[in-house]
Amino acid sequence: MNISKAATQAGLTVKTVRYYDTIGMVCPYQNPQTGYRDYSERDVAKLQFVGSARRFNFSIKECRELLSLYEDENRSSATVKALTLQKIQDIEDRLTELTRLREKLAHLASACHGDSRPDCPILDAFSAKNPPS
Amino acid sequence: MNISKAATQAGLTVKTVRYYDTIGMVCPYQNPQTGYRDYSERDVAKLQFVGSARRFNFSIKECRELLSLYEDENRSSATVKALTLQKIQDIEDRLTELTRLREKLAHLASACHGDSRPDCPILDAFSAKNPPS
DNA sequence: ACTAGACTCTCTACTAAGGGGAAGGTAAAG
DNA sequence: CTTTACCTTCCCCTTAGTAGAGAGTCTAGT
Repeated sequence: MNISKAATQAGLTVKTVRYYDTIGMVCPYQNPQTGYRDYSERDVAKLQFVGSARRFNFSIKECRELLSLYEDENRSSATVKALTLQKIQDIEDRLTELTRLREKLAHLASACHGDSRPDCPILDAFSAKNPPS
Repeated sequence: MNISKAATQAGLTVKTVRYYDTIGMVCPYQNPQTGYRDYSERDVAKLQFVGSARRFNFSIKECRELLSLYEDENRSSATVKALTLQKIQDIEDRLTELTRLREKLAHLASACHGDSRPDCPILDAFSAKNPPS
């Protein structure tokens, strides 16, 4: 099938699908006469798999790993689980960081009266020699 | 003062400080003979302000806004507070998204036995026609 | 005055993961 | 046979810098 049908079935854009070919992640047969890509059912399944993994916050590099496991009949599920647990840890680290940031900003915002006068604790905090970490 | 001293005082790298000049955010006097940048105390204060705002997750574009407010004697604190509240909302949106993602991944990971056998609910979920949103 | 080393400059290329659009070839439908 | 829709490659753009090359400059020691 042509690229736009493959993209639609995988829930991706044509640009993205073409990109996944150029980086060597999902490479369909390419007609040497016309240059047109021709996606098999298997190719579409791979595109869809990568799309899912991407939506789960896995990077392109990690998707490559997952895809090779997906294609490996002799894989161990432990490998996949380890990657997933690592990804969960990454997300939790990011959550911690963002939560801390939100609290600091909320604290600053609550200290600012927010009217037409120029004095502002938020700007003061940003310009402090030792900014409130 | 020279760029490395300015960078140190602002808690930034020399490369970053130079970058802030090229994008027109903090532009010091530049000796036309040597091309060397010469940072005033005021320039350093601005660098430090931008550094703080960046650490609080404000984008370069937003830092530009904040910096112009910082320099504007006639600003209203309400403007700054509005930017801050919007940033808090952005962070909360991201927190919600990441929390949802973590739960889904944790659910998948708990369903995977994680041993040497190849069958794996995580890979199954990624390759499902209708992936668990 | 000379020189070594530390510092500075500009410029280019690179990162992640594609998006936008141009120029030109191809396929399908009327 | 022509129009329209689709396909191709190619290049530039995005964020917020980072890395390195090659060349000029400043400063301390001799």
